[in-house]
Amino acid sequence: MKKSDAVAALAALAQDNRLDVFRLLVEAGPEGMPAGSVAGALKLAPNTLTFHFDRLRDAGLVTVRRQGRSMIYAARYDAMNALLDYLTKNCCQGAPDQCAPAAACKPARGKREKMNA
Amino acid sequence: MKKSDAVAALAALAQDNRLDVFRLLVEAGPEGMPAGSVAGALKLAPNTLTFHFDRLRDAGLVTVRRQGRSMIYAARYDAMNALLDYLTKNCCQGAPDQCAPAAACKPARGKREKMNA
DNA sequence: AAATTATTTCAGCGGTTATTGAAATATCTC
DNA sequence: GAGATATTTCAATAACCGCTGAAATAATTT
Repeated sequence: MKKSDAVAALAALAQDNRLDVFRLLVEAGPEGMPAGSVAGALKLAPNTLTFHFDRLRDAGLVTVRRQGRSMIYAARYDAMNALLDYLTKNCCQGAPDQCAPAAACKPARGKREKMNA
Repeated sequence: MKKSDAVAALAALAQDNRLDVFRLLVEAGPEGMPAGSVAGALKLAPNTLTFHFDRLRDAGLVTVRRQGRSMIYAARYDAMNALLDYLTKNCCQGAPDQCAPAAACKPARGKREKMNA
């Protein structure tokens, strides 16, 4: 992960509503959830939510797909893991032995997916 | 760690120059380094650097102490660990068993040992 | 095809951010 | 104390942020 990617991801998460959105999507699992449900859960105006989704997406932290008239947003666990990995590496450089390996982040309890990848 | 603290820490790190500053301080170890050396290493104007230090400090990521006419800034590893922990917990909630424990972050081992990335 | 639902786009606004240059403060040396 | 060094404070500015309201687009239902 490049530094610019890390900065982008950090910036995307460094906002109250966006952090909430991302957490909600993480909880929702790999299938994600429709924008409207997120708006309802977090009580955000739909256009405001679009604004935040755009930022999360630009930072590579979420994906979107259309399903009927709904847009389904889903967290990208790999991106989150890459960020944690980057921070850990940068934090622990010089003392790798004393640091736990980068935290692995998997979808919240979900679907019978293979968890070891 | 409260959400507001996490957001503050994320925001503090979500800026090119500040991320550089923090990384440099992490490398510098617990003793920290004087503001002037940071300015020299990163080629930042001293007043600009003060601005960024203030933000890192407000976010609890660095400490300062005066030594003669120099101000010595040092990374707060505990704060960084708390952030990683927060992100990990929030990322892995619902599937705690499947996630690696929070990364532990220690000061870079005393000397300037070259490490492979 | 008209009406309904879901989401995005657009324009605008006040607030914040990162930077610069000039001046001020603190400390040390002579 | 005068002068030099290290850092901060202050004022100004352009750029970006997060939010709102109104309108547009897309897909579904009738």
